[in-house]
Amino acid sequence: MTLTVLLADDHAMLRSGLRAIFETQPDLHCVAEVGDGRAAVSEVARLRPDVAVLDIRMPKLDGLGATEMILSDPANRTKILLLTTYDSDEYVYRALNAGASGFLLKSLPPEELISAVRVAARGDALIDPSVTQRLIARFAVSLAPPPTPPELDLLTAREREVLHLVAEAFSNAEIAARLHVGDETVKTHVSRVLAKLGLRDRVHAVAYAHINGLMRR
Amino acid sequence: MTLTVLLADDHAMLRSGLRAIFETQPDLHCVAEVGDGRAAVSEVARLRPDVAVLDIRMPKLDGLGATEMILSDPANRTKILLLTTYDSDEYVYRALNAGASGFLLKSLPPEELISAVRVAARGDALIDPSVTQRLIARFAVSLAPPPTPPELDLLTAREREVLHLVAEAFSNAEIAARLHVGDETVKTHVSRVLAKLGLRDRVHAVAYAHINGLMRR
DNA sequence: AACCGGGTCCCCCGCGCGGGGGACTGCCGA
DNA sequence: TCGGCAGTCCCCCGCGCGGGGGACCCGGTT
Repeated sequence: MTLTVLLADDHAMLRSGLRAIFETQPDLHCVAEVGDGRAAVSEVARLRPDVAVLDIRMPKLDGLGATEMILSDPANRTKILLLTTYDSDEYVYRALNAGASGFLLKSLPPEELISAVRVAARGDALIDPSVTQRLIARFAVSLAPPPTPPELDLLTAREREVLHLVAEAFSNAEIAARLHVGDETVKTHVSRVLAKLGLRDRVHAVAYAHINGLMRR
Repeated sequence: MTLTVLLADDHAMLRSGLRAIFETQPDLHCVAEVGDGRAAVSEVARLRPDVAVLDIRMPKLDGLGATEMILSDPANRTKILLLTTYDSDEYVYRALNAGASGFLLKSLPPEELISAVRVAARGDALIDPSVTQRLIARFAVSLAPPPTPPELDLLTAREREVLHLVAEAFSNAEIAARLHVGDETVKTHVSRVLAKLGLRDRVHAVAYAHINGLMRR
């Protein structure tokens, strides 16, 4: 089964280079070349290629905008590969948010570009390795940011439990009902939590819990 | 320049399969094979290979644990590629957090595995495309999570300002001082905010603001 | 045996908070 | 011109909250 590809770049020279690369593969077929983003959007809608390879920088509408337009139409099944000369975090995140299947540097070896087209066509996504590393780094911090404050293990299990409920904005009475204890007991726990964490009142406790990521888990 | 590789998997058969794949490349050299995670950690420390290919499931210490131990020692420059039979989100995120350079399925074609080793050795990271796609999806939501509640634009600019300060756990008096207005004014603003957002008290307001991501920005 | 920490319950007191009213200014659009 | 809205300030009232005490039980350590 052959794969149809659309090329979008404002430099005719680069387009023919890409076409030459793809034409070395019997199963890859360039069905269109366009020179700007708006043409890319309309030609994709008309020809519905398997994969569209878009330069980021293009006249009228850049690759990112074209990607967003193409993928916002659910009728389009075309996968998007974005090409850029220099990578930039901003570009990557916007591209990924829009749902692009790949984000590649023009320095990528031809055989890897071909492989990227096949990967994208079968529905998987692919990012240039040098970009992936930064993506991972940023993803990792956004996943495991909260360096649990040390004073937090001064709290007993029960106190942590109460703190969690306080941070969900429950009143002392509500917490008491939820834990099946008297509300005087809850007041004691809350007071101890505030003292141990050096917080003024439950409002500070709520902010503290959320800021330190206690509510994610 | 040749690249040294360490293989860790509890199945000798799979190890020899991997070794055979790498030995087809003149510049790749398997310097060690081990059958469990602890051996992997010590051999990596001793031989300092360019790349270590670790199975996730191994006796004594799994690939994830071994990765964490290896990468927590800054003296190790070895890059880690993790292998698994079935992918699991949990594994991926833990692997990425530990700093692994790759997360690959055993179904990966040999030539892509070889390419992965080269990519890892030159300091880049690489994830199996099918995994990448989910990574992107999750990353995208973690970047653009706060679907700003509609009732929020009932608030005037001043009220949003006050809400932000409330969410930072400032008292009415503190907010008044900060905004150079009387505290009666602040009380009015707070009351309006609570009414418009349907919140009971400032404690709910704090939780609301944090949960809806108003504090990130 | 004595001790201590965690969990539970109780009383009193002061205060910040939030709701209920009302009122004045300035600005913008009908 | 007049209304409405946002922003500011004011008073009173009730209540939840947090600090200050104290008390009991239980389990584990000394």
